[in-house]
Amino acid sequence: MPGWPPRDILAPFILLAVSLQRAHGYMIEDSLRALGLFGITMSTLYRTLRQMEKDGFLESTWEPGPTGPARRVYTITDAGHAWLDSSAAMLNTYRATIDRFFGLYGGPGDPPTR
Amino acid sequence: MPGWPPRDILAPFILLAVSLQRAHGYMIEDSLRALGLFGITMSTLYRTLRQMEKDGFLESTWEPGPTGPARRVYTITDAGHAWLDSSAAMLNTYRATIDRFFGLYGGPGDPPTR
DNA sequence: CGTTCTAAGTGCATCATGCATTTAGTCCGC
DNA sequence: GCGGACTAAATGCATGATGCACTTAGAACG
Repeated sequence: MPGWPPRDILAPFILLAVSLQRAHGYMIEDSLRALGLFGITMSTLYRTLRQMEKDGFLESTWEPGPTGPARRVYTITDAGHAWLDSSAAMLNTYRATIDRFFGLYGGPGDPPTR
Repeated sequence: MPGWPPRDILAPFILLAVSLQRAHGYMIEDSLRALGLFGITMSTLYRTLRQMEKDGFLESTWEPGPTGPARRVYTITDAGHAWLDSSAAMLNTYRATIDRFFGLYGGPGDPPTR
């Protein structure tokens, strides 16, 4: 599927992952996949991380890795936590919208299992 | 919020709306808002509709309105129904991903009310 | 007629993305 | 110590989606 996932939700998921554990790019990618976000290219991920740092939601430091070159390790900031909270509210309304879809949709295709 | 809603979900919602009732652009816009999709510009809506017609998911005919100029009235096709079904499956995995987010998120911000 | 309203469509600039490529450092074998 | 393989991050370029403003076009109505 092209353009998956929708761009709006990448940043919140990154913030969530980093808030749970400071991490560098590759590790964040793993976290995202564990959360169900596939198809994220590294170029998009790196650019999003740099942007979020510019926005003040993340901070980074260079740290040597056990193998290979140094990694840029990201930490969430206070502003990042605040953004994460408002993103959570956004995702919640988002989910409500999808629920409304299934409230009217009567076809096959994995009806909401609750 | 810029770029809301994510582009992937506009088409499914349009298909759902039209599958419930054949409609023209303005009426579809109303349906979308009723479903919780705000911030859709008419230019995006019209272009998406034309694209979906090219893709064979919708058909259109010109019909005179009770007032004003004729409207292009859209109807869903068989291919459209099939697409709607697979879109529903996609939205379902999408919702599951958001649920996974809230499974790890412990902050404030409207925790899932279930 | 010409003004106003409804409905649809378009031009242009901007932004996000994917793909391929680049930079740069580390590790390892020889 | 040197070349190749690998890890990590970043960038160049082309493409595609979007928003905003503007345009087309017919209908209603005085």
